[in-house]
Amino acid sequence: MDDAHASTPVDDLRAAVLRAAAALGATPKSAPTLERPKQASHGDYATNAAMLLAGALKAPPRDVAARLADAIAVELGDDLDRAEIAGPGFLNLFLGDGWHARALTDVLAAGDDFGRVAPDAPGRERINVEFVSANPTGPVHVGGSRNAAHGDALARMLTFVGHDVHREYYVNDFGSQIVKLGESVQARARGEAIPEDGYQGAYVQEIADQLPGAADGDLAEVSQQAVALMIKRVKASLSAFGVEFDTWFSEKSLHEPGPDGAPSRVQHAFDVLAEQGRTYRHEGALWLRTTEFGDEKDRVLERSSGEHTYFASDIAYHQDKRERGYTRLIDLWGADHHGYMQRMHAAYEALGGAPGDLELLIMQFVHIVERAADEETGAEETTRVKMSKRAGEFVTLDELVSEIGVDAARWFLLARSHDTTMDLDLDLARSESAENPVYYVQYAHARIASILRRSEVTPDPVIPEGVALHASERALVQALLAFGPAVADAAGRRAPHRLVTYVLELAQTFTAFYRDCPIVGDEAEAFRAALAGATQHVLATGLDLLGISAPVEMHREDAAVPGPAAR
RNA sequence: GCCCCCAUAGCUCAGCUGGAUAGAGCAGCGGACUUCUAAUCCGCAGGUCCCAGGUUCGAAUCCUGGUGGGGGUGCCA
Repeated sequence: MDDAHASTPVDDLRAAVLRAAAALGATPKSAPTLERPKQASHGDYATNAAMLLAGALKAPPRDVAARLADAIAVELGDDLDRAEIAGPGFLNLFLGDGWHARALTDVLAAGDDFGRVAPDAPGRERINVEFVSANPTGPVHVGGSRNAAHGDALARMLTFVGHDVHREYYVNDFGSQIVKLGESVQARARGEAIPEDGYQGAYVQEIADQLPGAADGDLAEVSQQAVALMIKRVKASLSAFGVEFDTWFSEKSLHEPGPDGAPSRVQHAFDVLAEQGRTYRHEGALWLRTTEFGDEKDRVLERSSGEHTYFASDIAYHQDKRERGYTRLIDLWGADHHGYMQRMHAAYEALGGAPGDLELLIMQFVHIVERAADEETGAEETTRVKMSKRAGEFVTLDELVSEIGVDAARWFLLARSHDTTMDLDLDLARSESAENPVYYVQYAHARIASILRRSEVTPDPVIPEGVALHASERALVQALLAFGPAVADAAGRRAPHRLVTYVLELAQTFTAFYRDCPIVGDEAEAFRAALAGATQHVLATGLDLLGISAPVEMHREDAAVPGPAAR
């Protein structure tokens, strides 16, 4: 939208509307909308500019719309078929075939860069996206899966819109929970019962089996070895899910002294805070004045026992990220951490950070639901699968992937806004995987690939003499033009689900075109092949930004198990 | 008690920095397979956008107050 680099056909249209408004001698009180109306009868694009100008011009909106229509007609020339005034003062613009053909030419000319923002464009930021960061005391479960899908897609989209993105996983390899893991592993190694507050999952036994000396080893050492093995498993799970990180950041390292006897990064963060007078001693503990930045109470950094709190680690970690030169920090946290936001924001400000530079996104819970028929009544009931690492009962990322596949899992987890709790019906995802919208989108992509394999003409976005575009063709061109803004919007709002919606709508728009407009053998085959090819490219790009594959072939037999052959 | 998130079709959810007749998928009903792959398409039905006020030309959207659900609220991590 505000990309000064490449102006798209829609940008040009918007500029023409603004110039027309200026020609009337007034500037709109806010930026006019230029949107594709839901109804075809409302034109290709509609603007509310006249309603925004009415006040300044002291004229009824519909009168202003009439004058604006004349001015826009002058600006657009042959590109404008007609403009209609509607409702309270909307101006509905009907654009000509020539405009659409030129727009498609632009899309094709942009190639791989279509919709992308160049890295040297203004507004580029250095962004650190920290996500998943699940404790290495068990496998990644469903909550972590949502976090992984969301963070990965967000990182991909932010990169696409021109930012320098660094992906990071914060490993909580420090503190009492690690000891607990060690104790649990050791107990298993000895064939003893796991402590009541220990970790009960079967993976604990697996870890124990992989550590020969676990039974009699030093607890601290066993703990660290167990953590190392867990991290390895977590990495493998995420990698299989298509999620990779640039940095696995150890919490433990924050507490270790720096090179040449320099203070630890935790101590360094304490020093930074102390210099600014943000800390104080009370009853033997070190406190941070988070209340000065809106927190409800001050927080302890160092207990009277001398131990550092988790909060101290997190502050040191964020100070470290600041010192690494990022202009923006985005953390994706699980819902169970949301009570922690206020104090983290406060701490970030206490360190000297600007309030808006740290974004904390809370990933609401995913409830895994399974259906079961009641044996007595036969009525179907849904039950929530409980997720607790301690109890060893949860649905893991690995299980989710093996049940419904990477593509469907990512689609499901990304299709909904991160701040709403969601139900994921495993039975539905399993039994109806072929009905899943993700397959619909992939099928559209594969179908285009098939058509283009069959077509023998060279795609060329030129409309043959005497041929008029079908409404479905114009709609598809317009849908393609909406790609860049859709990615920018999804990235800017940190809302990957908006891109999911876009991709689904594009597939639907294509399918309507496919229904209405034969390609192979048609008089306009070259144009339609060009249009289909551009659609294929945008679908593939959009799916890639979501971490979902774009197969060139799909076969019904593979429906239940979308394996490598289908990808 | 206080803080955060949510409430839209039978179900799961989009739409939320105000725009025209509130959408999608699934489920339901009725149709279409000599195909550019029917993993599809067409049609029908389905709604007090939780409630009550307010802001204005216009509110699912913004504001206030409620109701209901979820989560958080430790010198735990």
